[in-house]
Amino acid sequence: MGWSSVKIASFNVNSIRVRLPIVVAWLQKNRPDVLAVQETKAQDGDFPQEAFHEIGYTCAFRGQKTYNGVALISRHEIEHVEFGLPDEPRDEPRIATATIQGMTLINTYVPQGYLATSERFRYKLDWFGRLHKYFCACFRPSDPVLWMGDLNVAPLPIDVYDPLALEGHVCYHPAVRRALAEVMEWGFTDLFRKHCPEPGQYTFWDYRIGNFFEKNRGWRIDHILATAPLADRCIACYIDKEPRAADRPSDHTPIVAVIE
DNA sequence: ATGGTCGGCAACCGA
Repeated sequence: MGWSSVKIASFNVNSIRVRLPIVVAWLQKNRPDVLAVQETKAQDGDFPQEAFHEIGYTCAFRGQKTYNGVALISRHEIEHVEFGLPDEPRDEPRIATATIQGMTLINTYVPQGYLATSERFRYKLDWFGRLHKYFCACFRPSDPVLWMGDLNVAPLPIDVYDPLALEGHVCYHPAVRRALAEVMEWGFTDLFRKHCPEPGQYTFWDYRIGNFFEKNRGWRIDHILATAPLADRCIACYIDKEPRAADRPSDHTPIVAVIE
């Protein structure tokens, strides 16, 4: 594949319009090849693509009113862009697939699930099943594929601030951990865990509890996962907490992977 | 300490 080194990032921005200054400043400082964003909360006509063009990035995005919305922001040409999953038109603002620099990137905003007893949680579990089918039908584990985004699942006890108290939460439920693990068994490696075994490293801190960021009571629910050809070439993966210190931060912060 | 804050959008829903 024709690159020397590629920097890939994922960031749940919780409104691309409100977070635009933070995202633009972060891109200018870090210069990733690709940034995958979730929860843009903007209809396509309202996506601020000119701000990214001005700093040398091109965009592919699909949003809707009020909720959801995904985008790929790239320094390189974005090819073969598709949104949604087969037979699920309502999920177009939750999944973007594209080819960039010879790699397939899949950016997902997985349904949160509300409560474990709700129909929405069943829908979330089924969503992982549909993703699994999609990977089986369209790709091979030997292909260079990155699956990234807000997956709304903390995979392991070390990925939440209090695994005993949070057991059964829709983002840390045995069934949802199993659902993610089953998709990953198709052929994905968790790039962050490959490089950082330490607990207490999170990408999300709930706004609703005032000092949870300061106390580092968070969740690692944003991920960059790669098939073997890319995982073998990944030389670094880290969480950048700096955007949380800016004015009006998102409740999430970026995760970054470097692939040689 | 079983708390409370955002964003979108115009009364509440979703996270």
